[in-house]
Amino acid sequence: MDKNLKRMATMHRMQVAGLELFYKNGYYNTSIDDILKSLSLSKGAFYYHFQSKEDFFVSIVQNLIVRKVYSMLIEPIEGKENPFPVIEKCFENALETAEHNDMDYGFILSNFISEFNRRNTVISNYLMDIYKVWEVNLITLLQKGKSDGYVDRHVDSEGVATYLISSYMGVRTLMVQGNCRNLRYKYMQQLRQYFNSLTQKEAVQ
Amino acid sequence: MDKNLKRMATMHRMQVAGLELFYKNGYYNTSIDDILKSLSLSKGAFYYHFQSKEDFFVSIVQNLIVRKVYSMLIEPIEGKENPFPVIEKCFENALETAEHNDMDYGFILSNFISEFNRRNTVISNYLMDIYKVWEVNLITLLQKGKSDGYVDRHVDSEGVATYLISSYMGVRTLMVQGNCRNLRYKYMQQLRQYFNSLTQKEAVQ
DNA sequence: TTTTTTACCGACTAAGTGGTCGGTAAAAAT
DNA sequence: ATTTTTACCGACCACTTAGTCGGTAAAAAA
Repeated sequence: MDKNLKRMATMHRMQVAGLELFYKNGYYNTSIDDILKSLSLSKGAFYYHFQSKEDFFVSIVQNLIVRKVYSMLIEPIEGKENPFPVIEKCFENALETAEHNDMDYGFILSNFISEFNRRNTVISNYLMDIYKVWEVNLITLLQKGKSDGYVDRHVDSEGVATYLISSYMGVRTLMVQGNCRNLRYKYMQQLRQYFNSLTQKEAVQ
Repeated sequence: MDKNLKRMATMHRMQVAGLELFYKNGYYNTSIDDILKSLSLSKGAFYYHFQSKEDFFVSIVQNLIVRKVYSMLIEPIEGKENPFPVIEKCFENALETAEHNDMDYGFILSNFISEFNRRNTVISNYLMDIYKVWEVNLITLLQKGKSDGYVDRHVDSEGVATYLISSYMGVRTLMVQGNCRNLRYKYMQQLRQYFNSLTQKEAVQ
């Protein structure tokens, strides 16, 4: 097991550097040499650890991108009570993180979904899997919110999840152009407006 | 002027073929040779008409992409009366067109905004210009809707425009994976829900 | 101690890449 | 009738790309 440590460490370094450059420049616009140069490693090292550029990217999706989306968008809402304030806080926090990160090139998941769409189905499927987990989590939270009386009974949980994910992906795409603070503010205000229309109205006593 | 006809015709053929391939495979993943091969033209012809790959793409943005977005998303709402049904019909129509087009690779504008973000500022700016025109048009329509009594006076037109564009971009990104019909249905339902919460409520008589 | 495995080096290959340039046939201008 | 311009051809160039392969020093196993 000890021998695996070095192996894992090098692979991890490559994956981190790889994700950074792929995210920044796009997959097709980033060469393996670019990544290796940034690490002062050689072609030999790369092809010792990974079979191909595609195999390398898949490992990045499964190790790094999954975790990023999980920790930012899935875990913060998992098993919580009242869906709307939880989602609101989660999105607000995610947008604020993006805003203060000058290395932000858009929502990593939607960027790569766009880039690989119909160009590489293997990678596309791995990415769509992450999206589906996110969607299921949102739906579950909303359903629970319905039975707990937070969400209006007539609300279509799947529809709301779709609408939430759509708007989040879209606003993250718009945020790349700058003016993030203003975009986030306007987005969050409309999100609250939307949520308000979905909230279970208490009987006036 | 007659001499220009041939020139324009060839340039236009190149632009149309170029847009098709750039949209399908991405800009960085499409070579000029790919485009030329599809037209049985030579390098000489290309560099006779265009200065560079970038110059070529800019001409595509200004000639073809602008017009696509205009005819699909801007003209249908320009100067109309009641904003909500107009926008609703416009989005529904745009999503249905995408759905029935098996050559759909996502919303052309957001795809390219993502691809060129921080990689090519010249092209990014041309793309953002189109986005801004769309945004301004939506805002104008909403403002007019307020003074005409269709839109609640407390509504933030800019915020609504941002939220609308975000959600549209996002849902178009999601639609690439298939299951478009269902996505469109769910999206439109939530859009109506959202619009409903922004509608001027008539005083109960 | 000897052998084998691990983790890496870097030269190399074949297939592209964007872009250049000398040439040319047909049309237009003179 | 001659000259010039237009619109295109395709060989070529310097460079980049993903991927291969023979080698090797150090560590681990025998």
